[in-house]
Amino acid sequence: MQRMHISDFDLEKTVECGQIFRWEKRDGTYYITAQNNILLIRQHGDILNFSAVRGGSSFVKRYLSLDEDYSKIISSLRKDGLPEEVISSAYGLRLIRQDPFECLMSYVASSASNIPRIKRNLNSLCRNFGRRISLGKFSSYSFPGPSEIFSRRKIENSFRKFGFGFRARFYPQIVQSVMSTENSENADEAFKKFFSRIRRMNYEGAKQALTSLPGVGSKVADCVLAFSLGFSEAFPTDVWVRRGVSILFFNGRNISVREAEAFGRRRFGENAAYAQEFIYYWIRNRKKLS
DNA sequence: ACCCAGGAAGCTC
DNA sequence: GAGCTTCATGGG
Repeated sequence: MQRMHISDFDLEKTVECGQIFRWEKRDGTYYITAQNNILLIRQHGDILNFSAVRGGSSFVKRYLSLDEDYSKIISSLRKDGLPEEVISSAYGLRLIRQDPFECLMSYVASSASNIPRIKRNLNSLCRNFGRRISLGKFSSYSFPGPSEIFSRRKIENSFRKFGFGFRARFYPQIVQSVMSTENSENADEAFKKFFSRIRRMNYEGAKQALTSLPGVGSKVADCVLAFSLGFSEAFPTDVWVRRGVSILFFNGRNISVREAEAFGRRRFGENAAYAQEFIYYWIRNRKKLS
């Protein structure tokens, strides 16, 4: 078990706010499976105790965005008019830096679904196509890479068995599209090239590239951009964030998702992704808190 | 029985 | 663009 001093960080909020889906909490300790890694971690005040299959403290710092200047982000959000009630409720929440492929697969599954079901779907996918990995007594399944999923036949049928429903058809279409645009017969190489190309684009180009994929619209694209590709100016807007923006900034007026997204991006600029996570956390927990 | 769930796509207007 | 329906499936 390793040890790290941290400040301005809340592990519970960060893990449980819905950015990631593959985690469990046992006796106050979180077991997070990310790609082919397992991170065991718990927090006592400003101390983090953790252990990981691969990567030590450098992995944890990067994965949990502990290398960012939090007070700078907070003061910027405050200056841009994010209400104090929202800031204090979500304070300590940080963006998790996910693997782009895992993030894309996960959020394609999220459309018109709910978090418990998304978790079940992804766990089913990993149990069947991933590899068994373990850390001490805890064992889990890796998130399968592109070729571990797409070198099989009847991909759509498999995803239906895993409970993805109507979203199942998007998966074979996505790999076909990526392999075609990257001009590669190898799924691993195709996705690698695809994401590294997107990383070098500006926000508009990157979003265009992602939304050209089947099953990837504005919301899913923004999640992948914000949670895995470092585009902090993305403002992923779902029904919850739309509701939150409406209450906080439009006096409860019924605004569209598109309107709320444009507002969030204009208002919060390069910290839009943090603003979005704070608003999401606030709106989903405000009954609990008050 | 009905509605909604971290939406997207394919329509019509 | 905005407004509608459909797409599986599970839970309230």
